[in-house]
Amino acid sequence: MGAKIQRTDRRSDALSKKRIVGVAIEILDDAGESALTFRALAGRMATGSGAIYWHVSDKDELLAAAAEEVVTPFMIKIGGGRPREAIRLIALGLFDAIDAHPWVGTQLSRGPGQPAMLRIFEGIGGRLLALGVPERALFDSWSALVNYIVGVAVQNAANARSHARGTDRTALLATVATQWSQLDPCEYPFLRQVAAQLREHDDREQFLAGIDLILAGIGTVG
Amino acid sequence: MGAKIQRTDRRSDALSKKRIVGVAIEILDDAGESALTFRALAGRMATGSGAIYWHVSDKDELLAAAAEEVVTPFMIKIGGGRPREAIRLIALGLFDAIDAHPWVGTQLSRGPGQPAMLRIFEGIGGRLLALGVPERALFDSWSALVNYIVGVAVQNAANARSHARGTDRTALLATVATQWSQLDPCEYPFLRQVAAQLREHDDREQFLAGIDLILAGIGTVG
DNA sequence: ACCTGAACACCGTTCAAGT
DNA sequence: ACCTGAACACCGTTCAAGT
Repeated sequence: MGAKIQRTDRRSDALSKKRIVGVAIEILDDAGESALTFRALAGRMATGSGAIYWHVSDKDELLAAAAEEVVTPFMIKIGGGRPREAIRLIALGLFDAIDAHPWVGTQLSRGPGQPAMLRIFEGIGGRLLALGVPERALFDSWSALVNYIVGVAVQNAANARSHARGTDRTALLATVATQWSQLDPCEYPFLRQVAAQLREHDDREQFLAGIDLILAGIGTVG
Repeated sequence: MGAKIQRTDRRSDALSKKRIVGVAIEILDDAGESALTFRALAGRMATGSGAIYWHVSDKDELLAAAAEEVVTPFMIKIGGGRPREAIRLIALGLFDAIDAHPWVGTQLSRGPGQPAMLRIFEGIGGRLLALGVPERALFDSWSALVNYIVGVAVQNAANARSHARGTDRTALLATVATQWSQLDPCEYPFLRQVAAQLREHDDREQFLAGIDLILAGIGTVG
């Protein structure tokens, strides 16, 4: 402060990266990834499509910022409780965020430079340190957990995206389960067999079961 | 045979879904995902862009078929050895396939209906059965493994895509490691700390380490 | 049955021109 | 400094017209 000028927007409808990202999230949530267009964005903000480029350099930057906006809040909320519990909270936070905003999954799968990704990486890593995982097992353990968590998140998002919006996870599972139960029994005996379990299970709980499985594996090393 | 007419292409340059998918893979490998255009495809095949639609209904179908073409061969080759070893072979097969064709990663992350995905799901599931994993642990174990394997595959592909083609995994790791080592030490202490290990490690070996970790976790249940 | 290629309805991005 | 909106160089997809 002092030398630096604090520039707040004088008009409430002034353009800013913050507002643009906010409206982008609205469009993504309302109408899906394909609906996010610079023209649509400009239309909703009552401005020209080129104006957006003054505040945002790229569509990539816009999407990365939108994803970070969704991921950051729940990562901050987690705090410093028991590390095992914190890991589960991070995982569930991401799970729920992607449930509400499937497009975040696409974004996460676009590279490791994503700021949203870095926050998750760091969050898990710090908790494994706190958990007392021995030095030699730390890197492999971290990598396995992070890959699992992000992997499930991305696949869940893909599931959600591949069906019409509005259908919830339960209805969606039923669809996939039906598909699997109709597969060729010679080529796909296993998938046919588990189709029934797929229909009954709860995605969220099973996601946690996977994390516990990996933590159990980590435990065998420590 | 008999009633059914065996229709082979009379001219060697006749259009067919098989040839179209082949050329699509060529383009994807040579020049990346953004280069695969119906116009580029038509250009290389010396035909009109609309002609392709006679054999392929969609760009989605084209990409799914291309991914399946890459995944199927190594899944077939694996055969019925020791199940633990077979699981590793499936995982490594996918790893190497995506190393050679990063665009397969994008495709895999596009939904669970992908035929390429189904083959992997089935392959892992069958081996867990053969491994004697108890009924009650089977579904969670399968889901954790599959999610991990596909998750790593997709993220690896994203890594490869986010940098120029030609740079190999080792050079790429160095880039990411450098980025991480320059992160804000207050916000990202863990990532800064593991940046050095990231530079040294071998992606492939560590991928296997993750699988072993999950298998170890599965072992604690059985 | 299969192929042609112009046409349609879009994109992201740029940039001279305005305020 | 910030915004406008036409223009550019593309897309995927369709479809009348050809063979």
